[in-house]
Amino acid sequence: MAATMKDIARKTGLGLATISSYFNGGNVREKNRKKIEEAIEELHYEVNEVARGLKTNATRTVGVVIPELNNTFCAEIITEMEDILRGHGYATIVCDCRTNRLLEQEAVDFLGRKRVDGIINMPVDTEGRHLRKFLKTGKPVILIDRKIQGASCDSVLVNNEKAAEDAMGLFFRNGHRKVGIIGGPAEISTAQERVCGYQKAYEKYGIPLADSLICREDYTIQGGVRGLEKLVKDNPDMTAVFVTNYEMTMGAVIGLNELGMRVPEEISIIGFDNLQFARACSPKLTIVAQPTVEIAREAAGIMLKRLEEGPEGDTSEHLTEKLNTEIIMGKSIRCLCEGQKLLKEKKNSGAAE
Amino acid sequence: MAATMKDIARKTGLGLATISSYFNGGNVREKNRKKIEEAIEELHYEVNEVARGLKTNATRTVGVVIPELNNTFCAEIITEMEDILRGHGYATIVCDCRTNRLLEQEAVDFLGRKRVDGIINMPVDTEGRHLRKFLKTGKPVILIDRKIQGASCDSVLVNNEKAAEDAMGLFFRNGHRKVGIIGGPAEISTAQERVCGYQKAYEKYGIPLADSLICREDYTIQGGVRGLEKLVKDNPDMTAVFVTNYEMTMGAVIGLNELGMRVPEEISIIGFDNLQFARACSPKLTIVAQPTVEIAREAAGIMLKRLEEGPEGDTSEHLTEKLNTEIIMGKSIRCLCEGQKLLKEKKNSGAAE
DNA sequence: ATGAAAGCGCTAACAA
DNA sequence: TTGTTAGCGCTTTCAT
Repeated sequence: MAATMKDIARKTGLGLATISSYFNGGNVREKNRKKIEEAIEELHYEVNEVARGLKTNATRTVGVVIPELNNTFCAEIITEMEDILRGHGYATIVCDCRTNRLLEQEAVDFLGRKRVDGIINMPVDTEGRHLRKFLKTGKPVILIDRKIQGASCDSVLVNNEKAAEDAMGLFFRNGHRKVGIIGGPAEISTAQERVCGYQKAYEKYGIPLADSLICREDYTIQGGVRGLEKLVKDNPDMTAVFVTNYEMTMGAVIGLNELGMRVPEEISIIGFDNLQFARACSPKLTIVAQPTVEIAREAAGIMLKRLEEGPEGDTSEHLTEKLNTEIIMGKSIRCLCEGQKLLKEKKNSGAAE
Repeated sequence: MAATMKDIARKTGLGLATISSYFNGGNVREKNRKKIEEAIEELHYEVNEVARGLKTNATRTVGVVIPELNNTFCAEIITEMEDILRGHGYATIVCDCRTNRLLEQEAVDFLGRKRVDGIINMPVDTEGRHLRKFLKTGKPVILIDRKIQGASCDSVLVNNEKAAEDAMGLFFRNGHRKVGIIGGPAEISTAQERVCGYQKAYEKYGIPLADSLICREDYTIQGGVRGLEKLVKDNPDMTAVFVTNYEMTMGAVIGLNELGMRVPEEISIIGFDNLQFARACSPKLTIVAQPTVEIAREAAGIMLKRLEEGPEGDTSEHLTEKLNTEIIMGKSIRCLCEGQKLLKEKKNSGAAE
């Protein structure tokens, strides 16, 4: 069996309280501090966090519930969060709910039973029912990527509307007028916002928008393939397509390959997420990149803050961070403008063709 | 505060032991069972696993230490393992050590302090020093993907040598003779085995192998780019290249794009892992696919078995599973054979062109 | 600064 | 079958 504080107490002749105090930053006489440290060394003592957790009613563990670990966007965020949390002594229990509301509910309940100190969640259930019970414990919940109306928790989101508007602006400035979109599921907030930004951009530029250019899929690779095929079939005059998440971007690229369509000669494309995949495409894809590292840092930071302030901090308002995306230029957008304008674009962005 | 067993005891008028017995599958009189269940319902009682853990010296938590979460191969495995473990009541604490020995050591120690019941590890330190201390506790460690000589733990590996031999056989049968390899770091067992299989295939087919065709990189995307550029530069007569992990495969594809080389006309390629990426490439990549789901299931299964049998089971030998890979045919291999043979190949595999 | 002692919520040995 | 009790390893009053 591992050594306990009792063993140290016996070995040093000190009381339990002194040892405990030593481990919790209390004042211990220099002489005793040395004795304790020797005993620790000798007995290979390590604090038992389980026992400590029972006493302090805290496990120094946070739960993370996401729709799909096997998804670069999620994986990138988790890697970074886990790193930060571990650096502060918190373990991260990851639960992948496979984009399934039921499993998400189970995962949250599971984490509740495991007595995690808080939960970071990229929600599948957009009503947030799965969180109700956990929230009653007064422990913090941080939502990432997708918002839940009226949920009493902090959120770290992305400015999706602007992201879509920016992407569309880029197409329009390159002379495109018939731009299709492969949007996500209507119930997911990010999908709503991205489609909304797409529509707003059309309005802003005063360009008429045909319904057939809007296609909604399910954020999966297969969805991307289907969406692309449908858009191409229904819109012979379409010159470009905007794909609104990574999986569907990959799907669209697969679809393009399988249809044998040349990018950007026959069709231009702006994808979403995963710079490395974009680089691996030929020609290199222009994409909307989300600030995954920042999302992770914000979420972890807020979590640590909430954990630190304890249940009292609750009186304060709940935070909602909104981070910006960035367009990474590739060569997947054809410029349909006359020579004059082409030169101008080139000077500005350096890669828009 | 949450309800405790004491509350239930008070409410039902029963003793603590009876309640505990109820939760641990003991025999409880039907009448009392009902009373307990009512009380649970009313008080929203849930077993406190922290307290239970303190008593039983088990946290029902397993740690997973991997080099990089943001890596499809790892992510796929973890998703599946986590799912299985959670189904059995075990939480999974994931630690990403960013391919860094020091961080790996810290992660294992961290998990030790968190008192996890076992560790599943895809090791970075190939000597296994980081596991020594944890192993002393008698708790199980399952190694995945990479072996450690002389480590006293179970391993779930892949038959990498055969994987490489198979891939090379495919090239050779298609008439290739100058096939380069982008291998991984010499200290990682999978990299050794893959390069070894590559060399054995050359021997088996009696084809001379030039040193310049072997190139070792670091399993990263950039490594793949570098490796490809180097091979192409040093071997003007090379007709094909075998890339030995996913990141480097992506890198090689990037390199090919950036050099403007056409696949398979100018160069043939077999990559590794990630079917979806392979599909997204144009032309579709032929790849060696590892059985990620099976690896996960084996590892989780062995872990559950070890956890169940407790420290006594140790007398038995340590298991070493070795799983097989599979070649997924794409269109990235050019056939250099005469008409006769070409037809034959086509009939056999259906896609080797 | 240090020690004694109570108790966090549970399990398990023992007695009834 | 059920109740009583000790104790898992720690933190935290409260004295000293």
